[in-house]
Amino acid sequence: MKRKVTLKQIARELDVSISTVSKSLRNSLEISEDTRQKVQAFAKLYNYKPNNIALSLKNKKTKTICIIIPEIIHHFFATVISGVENVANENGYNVLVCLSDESFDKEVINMEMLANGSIDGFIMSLSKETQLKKDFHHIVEVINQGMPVVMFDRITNEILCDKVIIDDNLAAFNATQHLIDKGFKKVALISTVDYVSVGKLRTEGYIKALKNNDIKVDENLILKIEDTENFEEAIAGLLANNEIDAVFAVNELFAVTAIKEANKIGKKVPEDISVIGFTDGIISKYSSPSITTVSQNGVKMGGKAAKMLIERLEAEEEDEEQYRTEVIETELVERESTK
Amino acid sequence: MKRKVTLKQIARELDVSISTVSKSLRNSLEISEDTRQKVQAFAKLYNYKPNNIALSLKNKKTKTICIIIPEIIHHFFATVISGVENVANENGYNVLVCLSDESFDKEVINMEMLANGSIDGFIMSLSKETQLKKDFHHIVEVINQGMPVVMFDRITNEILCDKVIIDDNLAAFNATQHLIDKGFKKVALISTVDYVSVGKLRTEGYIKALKNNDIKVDENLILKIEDTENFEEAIAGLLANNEIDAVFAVNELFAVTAIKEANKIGKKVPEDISVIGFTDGIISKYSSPSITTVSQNGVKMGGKAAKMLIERLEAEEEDEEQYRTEVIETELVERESTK
DNA sequence: ATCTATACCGAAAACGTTTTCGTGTTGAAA
DNA sequence: TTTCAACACGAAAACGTTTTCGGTATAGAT
Repeated sequence: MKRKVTLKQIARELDVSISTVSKSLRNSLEISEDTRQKVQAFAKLYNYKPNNIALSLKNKKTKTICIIIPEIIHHFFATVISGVENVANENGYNVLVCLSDESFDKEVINMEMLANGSIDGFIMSLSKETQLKKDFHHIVEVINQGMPVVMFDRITNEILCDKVIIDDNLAAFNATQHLIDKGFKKVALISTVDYVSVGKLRTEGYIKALKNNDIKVDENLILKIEDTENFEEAIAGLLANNEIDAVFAVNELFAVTAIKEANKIGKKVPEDISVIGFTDGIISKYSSPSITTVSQNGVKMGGKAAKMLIERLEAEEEDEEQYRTEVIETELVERESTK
Repeated sequence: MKRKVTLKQIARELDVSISTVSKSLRNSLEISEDTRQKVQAFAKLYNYKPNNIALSLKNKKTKTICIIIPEIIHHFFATVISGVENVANENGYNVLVCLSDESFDKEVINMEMLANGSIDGFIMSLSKETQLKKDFHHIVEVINQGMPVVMFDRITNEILCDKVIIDDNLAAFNATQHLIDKGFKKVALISTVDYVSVGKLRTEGYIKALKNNDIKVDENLILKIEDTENFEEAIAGLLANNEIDAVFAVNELFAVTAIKEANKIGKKVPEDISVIGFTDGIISKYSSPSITTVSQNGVKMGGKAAKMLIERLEAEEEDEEQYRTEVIETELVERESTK
């Protein structure tokens, strides 16, 4: 086992100074052709690679960005990571992934641990608990230290920074309108509790669409599912106790569960009930029937976030307070669950 | 915006030496109660946190491990990351995620980039291209430098290191046997090409089960799908051109596609054809009918891999050549697609 | 008054780089 | 012969830590 070779070792071996070795490898003009060749040959032979940590310390940048997400097993977040990775790698950055597990404490710990020189900037989507507590001091602190943060999807307006979102309100509006256009009058909504920012916005879009078409908002048709709740039972209850001809669900899981529970009580999708979901993931694509969804391009979102972060990192002057919010367009993908 | 405070700044401010500050913060007995209090108070006030990069350079360890996977959007790999994260965090490690995108070159670049001090060790699953080329020089080099590597799932026997796998052969055998036990004689196999290690092993298990039950292996019933191929067409062809009463697919995607294509030609699952998949992901769980699968616990696998890696990192002596291969048990989860 | 032990603190090295500045040698021009 | 520029290289600082070693003052003991 041969340990990594350093400048110092090369210098000793060739009987020159460390500076000479360093300059030779960087093709400095100060060094004679002769020694330069000699050093480079030696370095290649011993497979010299500069130590990244030493470089990071010297340059005060690590070429590493961190993405903090609530859960990696959600397909949407996985696609976001994928997008971040692509752009980061293209620009010579590595990606550290941290999972908050929807926990405020974990989010705080992760940020505090990494804000001490380990990384150059954050990309993050808030945990549910953080959204519930509305406590963002950890994020403010990091930003105040001069470390850029880009938030995506689950954001808050209480923090000033770059953001990447979709227009949740509009997307929900369009999805609901699409159902109304097909002639459905009794459109149910399966959503999350309101403190989850996207859940709230999508609910608002749904309501706006109904009102726009002079349809009375029936609270019985609006199901807000708690995290702790047995969502299958809740959805079964919604479908059993109400006359419903269409369902708009704010995520894939709720949509596919609605189809399953509908089947159980003898209602067919799309013959008896039409279903639209949110987030274009694998469930929607491969379930039978496949599910019409509002597609939310995670790869594009992650890519955009990474681009914004890196641009800020590499901007010469810190153009403070020029924070931007990018809106990624959504699209309704029609499949078999609506007709 | 207040920049991070360093030992040097505190020292200058309090008119003591850097050493005194450092020792005070680490509660050294060499320092008087008095100055210790003073320094600690000052440090707390200015929210001093030691710079991780400087520590990494000094200690020659980064407390960061890297996981290299082919694709993050595969649910199985996402669960593995989740498992790695859990164990890593518990032990004070961070996780860098790299995607090889099934490309040999990307795998090589990632490893070479990070093997220069950025991380303490690797956890990895081989890309398809690497398995095809059988070129593992990059991994060998890293190991020779004294950096531990743990391979999981897609491994190779040509490398000596710690490994975490499932018994693909046995799992496939059991799944096939399960179908045979139910009385099915014409069991088809939908697999990947042989250079993907798990595809090959699962195919072998399938064949072993058939032979064990004196069922002739019919090559027409074995479909090996190329990466470039249109797998939907291929599966449709398999189902249309053969009399088949059961299907064993080596992944979720193939299983759910088999069900879809069967439906298209008027065959019902499970009434006319039973289907067993591999990898217990969300597709299997939420498709209709839900799919009986060989469950492969990614979280457990990732956790085990992280544990092995960290143990090796923190072992005092380098107990070389004591490499272990851990086998994670699988389990057949019966759902609606078999009867 | 001298010695010694102890308590307290600072200088410096080390981790591996890059870069600025200084210095010695050579050759040519004056 | 002297002077100066060009060339080639080395010393040292800097990034932010931790730790070893040495030093000084003060206290107590003889």
